[in-house]
Amino acid sequence: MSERFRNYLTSLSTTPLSEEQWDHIMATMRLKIFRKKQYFLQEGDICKYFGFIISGAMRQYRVDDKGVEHIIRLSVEDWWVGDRESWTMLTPSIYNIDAWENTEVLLVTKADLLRLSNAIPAYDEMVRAIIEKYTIAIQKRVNAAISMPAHMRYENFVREYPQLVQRFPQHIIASYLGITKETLSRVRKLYIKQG
Amino acid sequence: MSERFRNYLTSLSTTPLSEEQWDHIMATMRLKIFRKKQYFLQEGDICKYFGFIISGAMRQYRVDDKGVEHIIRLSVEDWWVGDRESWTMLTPSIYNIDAWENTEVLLVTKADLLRLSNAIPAYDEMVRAIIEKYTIAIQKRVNAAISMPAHMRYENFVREYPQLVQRFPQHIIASYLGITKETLSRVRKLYIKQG
DNA sequence: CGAAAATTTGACATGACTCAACTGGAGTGG
DNA sequence: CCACTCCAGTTGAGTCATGTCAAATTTTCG
Repeated sequence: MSERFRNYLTSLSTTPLSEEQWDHIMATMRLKIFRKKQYFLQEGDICKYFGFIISGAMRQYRVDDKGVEHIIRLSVEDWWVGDRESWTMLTPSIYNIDAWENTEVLLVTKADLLRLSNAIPAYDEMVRAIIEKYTIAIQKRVNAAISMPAHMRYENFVREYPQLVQRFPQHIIASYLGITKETLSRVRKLYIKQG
Repeated sequence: MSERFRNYLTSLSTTPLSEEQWDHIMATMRLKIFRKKQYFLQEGDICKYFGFIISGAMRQYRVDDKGVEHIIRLSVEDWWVGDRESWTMLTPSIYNIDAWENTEVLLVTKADLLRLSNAIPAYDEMVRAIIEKYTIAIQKRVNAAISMPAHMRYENFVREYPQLVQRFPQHIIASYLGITKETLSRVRKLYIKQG
């Protein structure tokens, strides 16, 4: 079942991974199951774990003063969850993370992640690769957010993340894009018509 | 003069830095001076260097199909410049980077950066610290972009980056925030009045 | 089937954009 | 030192994209 993580790890590294190393990883990371709507992280908490999703889907969001949720990040299988700011700075998070579906997650603490990175070259490579991919992806998102109108951001999103379109309802995606569900609904009507 | 970089490096690492190590770094990184308006990187080029700014200011931006510039990133002393996507993927960049003022930059190639990271623990720590800080900062920017109206984004910006407010004209900052210069002008009028 | 969640639709309000004109430096050259 | 130009910033009028609110409709799922 954690095979999924093994495949992920080896796909992101060039160094081979021995059986002992893998056992070491499995002895360190803990599998936890989150039921739908269960919190992975709540506003005010410090993010002590990062999690690799084996199955399921989660969302990270902020609630503003008016009580509106703003989706910061969506994650499904083979993605990680956690609040990087809280995790690295050890400060209380301003975000919530919860399970949108029942979700299996492999958890790792910061200390364990450092130990694994030091002990296992493949693991270290993976960690670096994740950060690289993440920074590139988020850079694109900033670009889209500041320079594109709603419909273009949506087309962009569908192109970049077709998996997520299937997985989350429109009002969640609208929030992720920084628009209202009504606007997304209208945008889609045109989008579908014109292909 | 490169003392500035030495201070920066040591401030971001816990490991001490020997004189030989420092000499090694200085022998590897190259100082280049960019005159105002000179390109550091042009759309279509592959980003072969990252640069640490010793003095001056640069901007990274995209030009859309209508010819409008969208500021992706602003950098001054003690910040880095470069397009992470092009740099890591070795793909042609969609961005331009140019000098807003005459700017002194310490350049490093990807290969050299890896060599230095492997050879010098302090350097490696610095590189990791940069990425951490960067991802946290950009995460906040996404949050602002998708969940705040123009005036709040500006207040936010002034709070987070007072140095940049001094350094760049308003139309540049407006573009960075994803609004027009006219809107920023109006927003500021209220902002100044109300404190 | 029934309730809750998601989506769509319409009418209206508003924030932000566009375009154009005007003002006010900052730098440059005669 | 003035005249000139370039660039930045402001302002106003009109438009457009998106948000708000409320209701109707469709889908999902227990």
